[in-house]
Amino acid sequence: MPEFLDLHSRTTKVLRGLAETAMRRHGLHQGQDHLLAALWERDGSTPGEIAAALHVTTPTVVKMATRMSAVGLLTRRRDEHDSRLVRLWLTDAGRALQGPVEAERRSLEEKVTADLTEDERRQLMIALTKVYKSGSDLL
Amino acid sequence: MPEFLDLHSRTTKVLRGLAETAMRRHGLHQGQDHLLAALWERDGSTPGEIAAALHVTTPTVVKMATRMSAVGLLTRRRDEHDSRLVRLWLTDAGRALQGPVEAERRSLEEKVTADLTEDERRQLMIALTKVYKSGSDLL
DNA sequence: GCCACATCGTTAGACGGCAAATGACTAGGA
DNA sequence: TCCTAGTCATTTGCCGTCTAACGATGTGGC
Repeated sequence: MPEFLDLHSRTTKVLRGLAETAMRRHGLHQGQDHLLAALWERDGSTPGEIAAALHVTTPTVVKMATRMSAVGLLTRRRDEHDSRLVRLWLTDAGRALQGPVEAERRSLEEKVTADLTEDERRQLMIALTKVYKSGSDLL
Repeated sequence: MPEFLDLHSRTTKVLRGLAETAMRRHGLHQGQDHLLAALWERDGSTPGEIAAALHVTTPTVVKMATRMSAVGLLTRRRDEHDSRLVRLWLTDAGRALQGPVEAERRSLEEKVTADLTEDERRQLMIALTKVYKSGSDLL
């Protein structure tokens, strides 16, 4: 199995595990912090908009929204001008997580890149960006 | 959201998508190629051994093995000396995929790293390895 | 020789993710 | 005005992944 794909895949699993336990501390499941981040950025977004922002399909957002609304992180409301649209609105509980969750995420990033020199970190971002671009074009 | 974690996460989604469509060409689902690779390396491995090799939990391997045996890629057989153990054995169909799948995977790696200079590729591997190590220690 | 403990695989249930099918509503053209 | 085509969200069903609970088999100490 090719070097880079293999290493990237292993790294993904590790980061996934770390993010999972970090977010569980705030009562969230993996990925729900991203959905919240979209609403912190623009409260009242539609599932489609959020899906596009998260690079995920709409059904995924719909399912997550259902669960998150069940635990009181957000509410669903139809748009008053266009009834096809649904808008997701943060509850106080959802808003309250912004500070802690963003701090948690920054902390994780720091811990995980702690062993990199400033130069290595820069090179990593450049190279990974190229891979991301190449991959996106192929998709 | 932190730079690196965000970029890595987006890259993961893209690579996942590419691997998915690449493997579907051979009738496989994402990840099943890794399980097969473990058996190509050592046919007759146990679910636990494979799980360790793939950095995945045993139940995950068990489920995948059930599906893959249903489509005739491998068979289950209990170990004759220790009945607690189950060993997974490749069928001809499973063995036949080795060449094509490995080629497919190499091809994907090349396409995705095509824009990197040799130096960038080396730096990427070094930096990502450090991240992987730091992450593993935190887990 | 028997029984408690360790080691495996399996099952159950939850979640994120995807594709395809469905349903509700809007908008635009004849 | 009405009907068709387009746009959304949702549902359904599958896969990979995890944790926790369960069940079966070996092993070692007494």
